[in-house]
Amino acid sequence: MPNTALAAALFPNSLPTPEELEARYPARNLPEGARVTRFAPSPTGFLHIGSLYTAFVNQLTARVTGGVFFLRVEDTDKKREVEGGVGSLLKSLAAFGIVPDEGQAMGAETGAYGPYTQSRRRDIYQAFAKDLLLRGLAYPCFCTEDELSDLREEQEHEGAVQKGYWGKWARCRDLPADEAIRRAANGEAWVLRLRSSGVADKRIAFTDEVRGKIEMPENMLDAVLLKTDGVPTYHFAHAVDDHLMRTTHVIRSEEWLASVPLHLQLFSACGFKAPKYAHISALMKQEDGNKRKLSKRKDPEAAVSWFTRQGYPSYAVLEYLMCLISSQFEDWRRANPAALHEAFPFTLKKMSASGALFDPVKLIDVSKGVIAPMPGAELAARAGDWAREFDRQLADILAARPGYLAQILAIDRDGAKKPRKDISRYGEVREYASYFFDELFTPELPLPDSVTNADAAAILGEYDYSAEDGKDAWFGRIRDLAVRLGYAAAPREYKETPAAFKGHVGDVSAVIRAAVTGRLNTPDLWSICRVLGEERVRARIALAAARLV
RNA sequence: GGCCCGAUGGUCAAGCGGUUAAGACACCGCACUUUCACGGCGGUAACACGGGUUCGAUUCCCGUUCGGGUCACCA
Repeated sequence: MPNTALAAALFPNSLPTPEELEARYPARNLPEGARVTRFAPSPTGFLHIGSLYTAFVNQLTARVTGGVFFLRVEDTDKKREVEGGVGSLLKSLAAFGIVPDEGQAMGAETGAYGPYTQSRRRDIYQAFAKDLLLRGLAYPCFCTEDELSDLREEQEHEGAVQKGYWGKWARCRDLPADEAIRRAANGEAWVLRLRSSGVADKRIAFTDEVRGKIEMPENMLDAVLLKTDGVPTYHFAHAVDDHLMRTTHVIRSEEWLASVPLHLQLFSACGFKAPKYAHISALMKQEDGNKRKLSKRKDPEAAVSWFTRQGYPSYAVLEYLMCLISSQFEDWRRANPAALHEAFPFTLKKMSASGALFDPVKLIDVSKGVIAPMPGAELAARAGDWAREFDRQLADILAARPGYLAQILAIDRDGAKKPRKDISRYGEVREYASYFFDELFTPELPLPDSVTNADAAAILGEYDYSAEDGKDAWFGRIRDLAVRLGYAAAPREYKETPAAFKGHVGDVSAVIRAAVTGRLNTPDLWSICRVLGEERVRARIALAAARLV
């Protein structure tokens, strides 16, 4: 048996047998309908928003069905690996609520189907590779990079229908075993290739969970299974790992769709039952009227860390992703404001097969909806945490007055039937609250059109703020002042006979508002003044009045 | 270029043989309001094109166009 000698030469180390591995990783004992899914990132340390989306859908699928969601680190390409990549990836994922049931957790690994890091599964891949070789379904290839690129060029000239390593182009396919043994012994580098069973003009059909039935030509290529360093390619590792880890549903990005014929062939060659596939469309970005994939290089918002830095609550990003996952989500959310994502009646089939544009404007709206119901203290705590990481100056200012920001943010929020919905990210809090802090306050004095400088001076000169006043008394005082100065006591009155008045109360309170806050638009002024304190309110009014003369 | 996927308002999208073609975001307007924001009401705006099939196509089929993906010892 020439294959036996070849296999022994190529894989001299002792390896487990496929049977042993099958026994070591038995079928999972899960209830009917439970799905096993996974997220399999490369440890580049960079978490793409699209990857988060994919991970989220995987997790959701498992949770909704009472299955298992695990994480597997695909570190078969050392060139891409980044120091500390796994750790930062796990951290980002956790921050966004992606917490695998199995696999890498911070510093440890859980689950009975490990190891969950591909670089530690070498023997497992080799075992199946050797088995394939033994059964004549794989062969060593000694072609060098140069030879391969020559081949490509040749095919270019010949106008070959199908490019790549196959058929007559696959020079090492029928290398005699003794020659292969000799060359390997000589130290020639080799890769292990699949001896593809694909037949020209034959097609393969499968059902994609989101796209439905798909038909494609069979895979003809003798794909590389093991690289020269003995490490598997993605394709081979996918087949071995997802079989052994008993993945039921492979949910991944659209870009993998084209390699399904290869993957199916691999599963079949190895004698594995193929999983179900779901290819979800990539998140796109609008540019020059065209859609294109969010690019790690060109688009800062492709990185999940960008949203964190901007101060979007991670939960808001998830909520937005849910909107993309299902158009019914928003209605469901309105009906179930506090329900967990996994309670949503989610199915892969209802996902859109076309690529969605990532809409930052919509995210803002969703995020406002997430922040609005937070009590002032909670929002203040979160904004404070954010500031400590991304706005040190603000953090220091906040630290000097513990509890102050909570009071500020409680205005129009705590106990309000319609809490303010004007903050979309923690990064906006600084601007939102700036006039409450003397170090951030800019004493500008914008005036409504209907108010002249002289009138403004009169208003500020005569206005007397007292912290003792309840809201009604406080406003009554402003109303009286308005009437005294020739302004209508109510907007309605003014609208009916505009000629009789200079303006209405609103104009008068606008002047006070401007003096106290430096802006024309703010939350409830009475509340603001109470938080500011009588001393500062009076000082600001005096300061503004002085500027007018 | 081969293969594959996709196409409903500006965006996300329901609908999948007969509908006044939902809803959300954005935008505009109205009312409310001491400002703003929220909430409420109303409005502008869509089935890519051409052929079939059918009594009838946004829905089914075929082409076209456009967009996307893929053709590595990267994943």
